[in-house]
Amino acid sequence: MKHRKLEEIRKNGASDPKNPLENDEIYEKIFEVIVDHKLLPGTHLKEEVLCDVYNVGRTRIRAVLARLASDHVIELVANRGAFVCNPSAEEAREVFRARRLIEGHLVRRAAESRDEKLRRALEQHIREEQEAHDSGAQGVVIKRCGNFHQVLADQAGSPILARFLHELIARSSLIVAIYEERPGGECELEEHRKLAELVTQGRADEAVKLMESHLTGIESRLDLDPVKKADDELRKALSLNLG
Amino acid sequence: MKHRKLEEIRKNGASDPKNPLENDEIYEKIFEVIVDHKLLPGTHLKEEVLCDVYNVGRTRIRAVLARLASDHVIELVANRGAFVCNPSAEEAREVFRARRLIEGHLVRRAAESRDEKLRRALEQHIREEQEAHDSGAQGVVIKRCGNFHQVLADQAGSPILARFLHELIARSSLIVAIYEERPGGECELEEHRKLAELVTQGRADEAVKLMESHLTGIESRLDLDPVKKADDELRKALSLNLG
DNA sequence: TAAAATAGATTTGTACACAAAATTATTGTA
DNA sequence: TACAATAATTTTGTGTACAAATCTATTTTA
Repeated sequence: MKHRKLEEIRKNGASDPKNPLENDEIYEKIFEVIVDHKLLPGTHLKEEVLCDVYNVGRTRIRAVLARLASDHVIELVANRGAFVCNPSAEEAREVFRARRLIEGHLVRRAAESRDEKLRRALEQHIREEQEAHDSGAQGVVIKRCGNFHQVLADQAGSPILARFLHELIARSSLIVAIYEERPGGECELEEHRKLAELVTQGRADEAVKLMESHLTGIESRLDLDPVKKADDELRKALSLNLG
Repeated sequence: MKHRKLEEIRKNGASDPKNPLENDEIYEKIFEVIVDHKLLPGTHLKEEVLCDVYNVGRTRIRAVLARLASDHVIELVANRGAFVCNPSAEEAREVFRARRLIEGHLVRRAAESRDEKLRRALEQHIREEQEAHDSGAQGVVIKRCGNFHQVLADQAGSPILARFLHELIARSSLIVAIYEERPGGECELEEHRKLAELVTQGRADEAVKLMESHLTGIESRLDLDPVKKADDELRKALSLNLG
């Protein structure tokens, strides 16, 4: 085993030398690893390591990295390479402001469409979220919860805004990884269930209001005050030192 | 002169062999050529031609094309290459819907900020737009008008939304090129002036309303009904044949 | 003649080699 | 030891060669 540093990437799906992956698949896999908090912000994604893991040349890895950079999930620094993004508190606030705007709009469109396909997609998703919750696997729960917003967006009939949101959700995930104050509370199943209900019943105004407060709730559970965050981290480090 | 097909690209800025351009500059140049309607939608951007024009290897041209594709200004088709996008009427409607949402939000933030820098940027821009208008150069007028929205967005303190809008403005430009019914009327100086006035005076609600109706106005001057558009084109072709 | 098959030219996809830059290790100096 | 200079190593940047796919022209066949 040549590379141990990026073991998480290998675990998530290295490739059979006989059957190399498509660029899209490599993109998806790296995207997922980052969004699932399996790599710390700031981690250097060295091209050669990725080549080794996915059994492709540097040309293709570079194309994938360019795409991840356009999503603002990684940052490309000239002559130094690709690094997992480390969004500032300021950026974090803007991401959530943008999400309130876009998801507020999308949830209204969804609610007003009264589409049967949408209703089934939401019910299906809520069921899965419930199952994940019952099973108790924390990782799966977080993943499913993050998916709820994308499922809703994809059903709202606005592919452009849904794509913008895709980026914002990914960035939110990085933001939560960095600024989370109280782990675990970032996505309430109950709020998602209520949201799905309002949408399927066509109660647009209420759905928009709930979506906005849901997002504000997630944001408010973050530690976006730089001074306070520094204090908290110091406190945490010292108490670890004591115990 | 090896290539005559993409003469517009060469005109817009071929490069001195001694001093090759940066990737960003090549990106900007191609972006501008497309957005300024100097290439018809569907035009095949052959890599070798671009290499020849900008005096760089295929590697760098490919990186630039990937970026343009992520803006949805060109489309990358596997094994066939890069083509100037040809947005459908459906996409066109969604672009304008997204713009109303995002620019409505941005104009409100701008109006509520009461920022001195913003006021000066807008006044400066309106002055330039007026000058371009007085000079009578149609091409320059269209360019300046398109810029107004970006200037306003860049001053609103929401770089993420401003970047989303950058893509939408570029796509709008392609859309206007394809679906324009009455040339020249797509951007009214007077509306921009009024918009700038409302923003600098902090009259947010009125500014939002005007921005939305301004965008709806641009959209309504397009020919987005496929049947009607086909009829119009037939009519036009036949009358050209007569004259 | 029109359609199908084939051959040739063009164009994109990818790996790889080498250059340029940045990082790390080593040596020299006060 | 601490610091600066330099050498060695690593890593990214870019052009290019060749393979694969597509497109175009020519020939064949019904």
